[in-house]
Amino acid sequence: MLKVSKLTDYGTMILGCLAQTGGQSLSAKKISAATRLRLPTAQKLLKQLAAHGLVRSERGALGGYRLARNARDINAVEILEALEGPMALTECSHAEGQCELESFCTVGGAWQQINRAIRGALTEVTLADLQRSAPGFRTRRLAADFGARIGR
Amino acid sequence: MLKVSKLTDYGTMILGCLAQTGGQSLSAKKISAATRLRLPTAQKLLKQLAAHGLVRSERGALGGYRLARNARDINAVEILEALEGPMALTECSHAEGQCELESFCTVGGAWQQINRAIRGALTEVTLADLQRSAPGFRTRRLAADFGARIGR
DNA sequence: TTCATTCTGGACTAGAATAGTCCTGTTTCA
DNA sequence: TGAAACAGGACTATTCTAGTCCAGAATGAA
Repeated sequence: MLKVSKLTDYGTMILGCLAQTGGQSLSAKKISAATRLRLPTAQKLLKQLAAHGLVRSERGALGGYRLARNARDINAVEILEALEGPMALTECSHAEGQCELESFCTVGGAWQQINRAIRGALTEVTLADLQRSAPGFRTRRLAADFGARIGR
Repeated sequence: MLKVSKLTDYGTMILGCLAQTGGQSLSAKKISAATRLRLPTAQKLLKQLAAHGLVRSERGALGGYRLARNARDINAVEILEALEGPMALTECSHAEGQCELESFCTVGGAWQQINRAIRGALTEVTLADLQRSAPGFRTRRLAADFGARIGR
């Protein structure tokens, strides 16, 4: 529940990989090798990320992918929405008037509020933050950052 | 993405319905009528909610369901976990050492942190809060409550 | 020019998960 | 004793997810 798909997780790994190149371009093949994702899977995700403007692609023999922006300027919501589509806790929570149960539902509004709150929190987490809590460096840094943001 | 299933949404509607009875017992049939959910669906959800201790059931001709606790003492995480199982953003984020990609993954730790933060926020939302933002009364109340909690 | 390399855009399949239904049995009350 | 209601489980159809594949276009090097 409340979960992101495997592919989204993988996509984040790919972005993490690109964030480490210092702006250098990497081919899908190399990204696949670095992340241990199978090539077709990595290709599929890279295409999606490129279509949503998170990575820039270059064709041709020396082509490849690189981050479209600095890792600090890419946030978790953008990543999630690029890989999974618009973010909404429930089908009803992104638009009103589309659910046949709406007039009998006493909790719809609440999902929308919760959705907004979670979205707000995720907007403030950047790809750079995600990078920082890599294994071997799984400190409490992000926990602390995050905790401060939600006030605990 | 980051979404709860339809059944969870329905389950919340059912809890909302029970929260309005003032402790009175309601049969699955009546709950089905009140929420406009089909009877088998409502029954299925009620059984699940009872199994997780969120509602109490009474058998027999005058049997039915009622909330096991006050609406203020039931929070969003309990509801989500009763209806969807343990909460984890990614497969890796509830346990370490189970993902074959873990040693190459540079973002796993972050999901766990984000997961914890979202969970923390949801723990503080009660069924009573959910009720309060019912349609016709979709005020900014929950938004305000929630906003204060995440510090914005 | 030609060829190898790489991205583009799309279709496709197998498997898993979800939503929804149904059935048989047990409990309780009138 | 019979009706009303919950308990526990199986089952099916549909939808979603993960993963693969292919034909085409762009680019750089030989």
